[in-house]
Amino acid sequence: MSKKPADYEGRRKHTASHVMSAAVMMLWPETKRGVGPWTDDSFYQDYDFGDAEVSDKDFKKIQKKMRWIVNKNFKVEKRMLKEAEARSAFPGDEYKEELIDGIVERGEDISFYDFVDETGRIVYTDLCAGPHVESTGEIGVFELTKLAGSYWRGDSDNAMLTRVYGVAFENEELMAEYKHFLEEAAKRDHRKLGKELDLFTFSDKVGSGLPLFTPKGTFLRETIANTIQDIQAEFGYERVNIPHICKKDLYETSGHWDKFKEDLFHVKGKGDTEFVMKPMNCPHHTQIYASQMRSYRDLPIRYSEVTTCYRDEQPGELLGLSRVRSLTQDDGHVFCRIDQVKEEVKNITKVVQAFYGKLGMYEPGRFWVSLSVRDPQTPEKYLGDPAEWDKAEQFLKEVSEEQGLDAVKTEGEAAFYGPKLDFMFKDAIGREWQLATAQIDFVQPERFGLEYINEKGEKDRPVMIHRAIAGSLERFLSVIIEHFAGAFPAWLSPIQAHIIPVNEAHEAYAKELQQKLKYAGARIEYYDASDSLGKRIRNAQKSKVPFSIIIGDNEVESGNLTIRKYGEQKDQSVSEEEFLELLES
RNA sequence: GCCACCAUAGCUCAGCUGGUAGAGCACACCCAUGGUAAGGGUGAGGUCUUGGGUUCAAAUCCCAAUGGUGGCUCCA
Repeated sequence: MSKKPADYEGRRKHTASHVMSAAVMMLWPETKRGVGPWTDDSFYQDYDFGDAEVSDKDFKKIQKKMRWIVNKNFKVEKRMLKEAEARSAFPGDEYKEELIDGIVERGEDISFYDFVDETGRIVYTDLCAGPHVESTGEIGVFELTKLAGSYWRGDSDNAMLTRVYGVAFENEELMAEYKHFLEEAAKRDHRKLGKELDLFTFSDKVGSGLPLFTPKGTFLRETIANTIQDIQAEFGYERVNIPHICKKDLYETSGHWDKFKEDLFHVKGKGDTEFVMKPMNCPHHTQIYASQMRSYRDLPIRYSEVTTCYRDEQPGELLGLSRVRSLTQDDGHVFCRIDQVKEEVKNITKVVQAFYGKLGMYEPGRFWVSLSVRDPQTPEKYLGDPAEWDKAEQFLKEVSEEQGLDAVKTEGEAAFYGPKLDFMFKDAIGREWQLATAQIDFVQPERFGLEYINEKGEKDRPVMIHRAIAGSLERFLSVIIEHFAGAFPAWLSPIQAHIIPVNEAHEAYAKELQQKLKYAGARIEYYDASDSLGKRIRNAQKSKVPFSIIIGDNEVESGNLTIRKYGEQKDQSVSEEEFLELLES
């Protein structure tokens, strides 16, 4: 038995994509092939099918052909070609031309990978850097999963190719495991849970990407916002309030108009003045800062506000609560001197740690931090003084080190106005979302002519720091719904317990108890005796509410509460005081 | 915005190649008074997303719009 190379998994998937391409080329010989790499759990290949119409209905056909190729167990062999030979292999194929141009430009060798049958005949070939496994029989259990459009070379100005995705596993067990994972992830999907738990809804009449929050969803939003406000209170943030529309002049000054005017909702009043719905809050906040002459003694000035912004995202980009057109930011802006930046950013990371810690999400593996800096290749994309950028990037790096954030330097991810520390969290199916962020901004203070009087009596320019802890409440909710799979901790749960009387004889006592607990601050729902006890226990569990309280003869007599925690099969008996304490957890 | 797919009752879905709709859950009412994960019965609910077209006839076929899903592009 030959030893498997370290990159065997990748090779196997890569060969699987060649097998798929071979099948496709046999079925639709006019097809042109784009690129076809492998990813964590899948492989894909881009195709230009020309006039042929291929959809996921053709998957069965392709898979059948693939199985034939796998069963034939063709040898996979590498062949080196000269440029002219390689070019002549794909007459009239502009994609291969371009790929070969690139290889030649980089001075690399051109290799082909062939499928060869037992007589030595080449049955399929493609330009490819490899590597591959030794034969087509090795690709294992495979399945085509989805079909999507994708732009040639990832550029939306280019032609749209058809990308076919598939998965390939060494054996049936691993395939079953993978499918199980997908099922589990689907159960956590915040769109599904949002409907089941009655947290939010959408209406065709209101419009796409515009979520409507139910009482329970609103409770979650407000609890999150209030928790953040409480945590950051010690760091000196003051709340402000701004209107949701403004003249377009504001964004012309900020520089956002040119860049984003297509993505704004435009509002028409009686007069000629053009208004827009605010897509962000920082320009408004600068005007509060600018309303007075500031002294260096006043700095830092810290404003915070939980407020909704509106962005006309492209319909294809919308996704449940993760990507919406009305998003509520827990926004904050700090105006300070450059030498105060480090301390302020550090305080922001402390709030992030406290808040996510309270949710149990501040744990290794649950998130990572990006130190988002300039792309050295394209310095022209960034505004402001490079020396100040250097300083700011250095501050962020130091904060990351001192706070043990282990930030990963990500070049090209900085905003055009300054570097950032971004906190990235994963949703149920592994998609990453930026939630918390601390962004340094040199540009807007400049554009808005913000100033303060320094200790020498001269005018000086403050630095602005944008910060968000939850990011957008909508996106944040999508992540925590999936994180908790809808079973929120008691302190965050819109309903903390159901009171379930065993039968109608216990209803009066149960209602009285509900009132008593409500006065004590608990969020309790009464579940009357019209359904059978078993059914009510079942429904209470299904609702993912943290506790069920069962009230029958025993409880009326003893005065204790029989409670069952969500997800547990056994009950426990507690006093009212003990129960109220449990609700804080 | 681009590519593919999808849209039937409040929810989850069935309805084969055209002959004007069905289940379960939820809901209402009645019976059952039940000590721990679905007690029983009855009933009400749908211009089959919308607008065009083909046809004697459209939930079903075609076109468009709207909305959704999976990607691509974008994301202050």
